[in-house]
Amino acid sequence: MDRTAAEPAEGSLLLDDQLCFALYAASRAVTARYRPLLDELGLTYPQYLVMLLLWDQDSVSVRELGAALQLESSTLSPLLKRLEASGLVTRERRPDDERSVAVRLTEDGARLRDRARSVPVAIGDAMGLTPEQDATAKQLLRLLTTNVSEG
Amino acid sequence: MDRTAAEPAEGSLLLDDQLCFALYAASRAVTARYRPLLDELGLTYPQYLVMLLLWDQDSVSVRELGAALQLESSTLSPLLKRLEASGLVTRERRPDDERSVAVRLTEDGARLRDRARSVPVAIGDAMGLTPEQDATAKQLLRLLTTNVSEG
DNA sequence: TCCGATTGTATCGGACACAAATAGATCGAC
DNA sequence: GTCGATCTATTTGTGTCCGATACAATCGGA
Repeated sequence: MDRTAAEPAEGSLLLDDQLCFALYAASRAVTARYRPLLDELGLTYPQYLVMLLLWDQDSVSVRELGAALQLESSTLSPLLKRLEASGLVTRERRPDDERSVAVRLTEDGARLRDRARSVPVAIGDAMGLTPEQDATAKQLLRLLTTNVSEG
Repeated sequence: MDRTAAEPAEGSLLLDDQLCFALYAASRAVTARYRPLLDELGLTYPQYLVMLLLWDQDSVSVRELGAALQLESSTLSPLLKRLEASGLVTRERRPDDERSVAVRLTEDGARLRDRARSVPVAIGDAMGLTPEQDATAKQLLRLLTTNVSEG
């Protein structure tokens, strides 16, 4: 079994060989690309993801947000506090189950949706992938996430 | 132009449609998978990436590390201080150019390489991609990173 | 009713990640 | 050679992230 430049040995510790680094670098590069667009909306990237969910579904519990975004409540709690301080969402305990906290859009939060509509298009353009490449990447990343998360 | 479930409208704000989220989730899932392995080595994930470079190349400046990892020196400085406090690296200004700081492995740092050799294999197994899928993913992520970083 | 177990949220500590400001060192135009 | 511009690394401030822990509310059984 010989090795080529394209297929390095399995035990390689070279940074460039590793998918994990390509993933890590791509994720930060995309976030950085979002930054100026989201700055105009007054949002950080994870805050934007929370708003995406709320624009689709008006009332979401912290637990549901965590399940959808794969984030711990210890990450979401301070994030939601900042969104609340920005006047974009409200938080209140559900009357039927006081363990749960319902997150809802304020009017300002709902209004922000229109200004956010151009963001995905701009990012999509910047990514510069063909629809086939985009679909392939999404499929592989989801497979990867599933495999890595379980087992 | 009609839309299907596989090809949503361009202006969609649905979380599940977005490659950016698949990327973000995959990156955090992989990092989480690394955590227990790296805990045994006393490293965090970005620290591990720095060590990968140092195992390949004994003396690297902060600037070179930043270029390779796409990280700002304001991120690397405290990270390198922690590696230095762990006794894995040394930092000292280069005699020929005192603006530059040379980062080098200590003996402990060099020794850690052997214990780290099983990590990429374990992660590769957990990712569960075929060699073709792995190669495709790396290629697409690099293309994405290039496109998003420039322009 | 009362107590333990479960579920869910909040807090705390440590470590990234980046922008902006700062401090030293070097280089270049003159 | 001097002085301003540039380069390198650090510091500071804000915002994620996560593990561990603490706290609050609910539910179940005796």
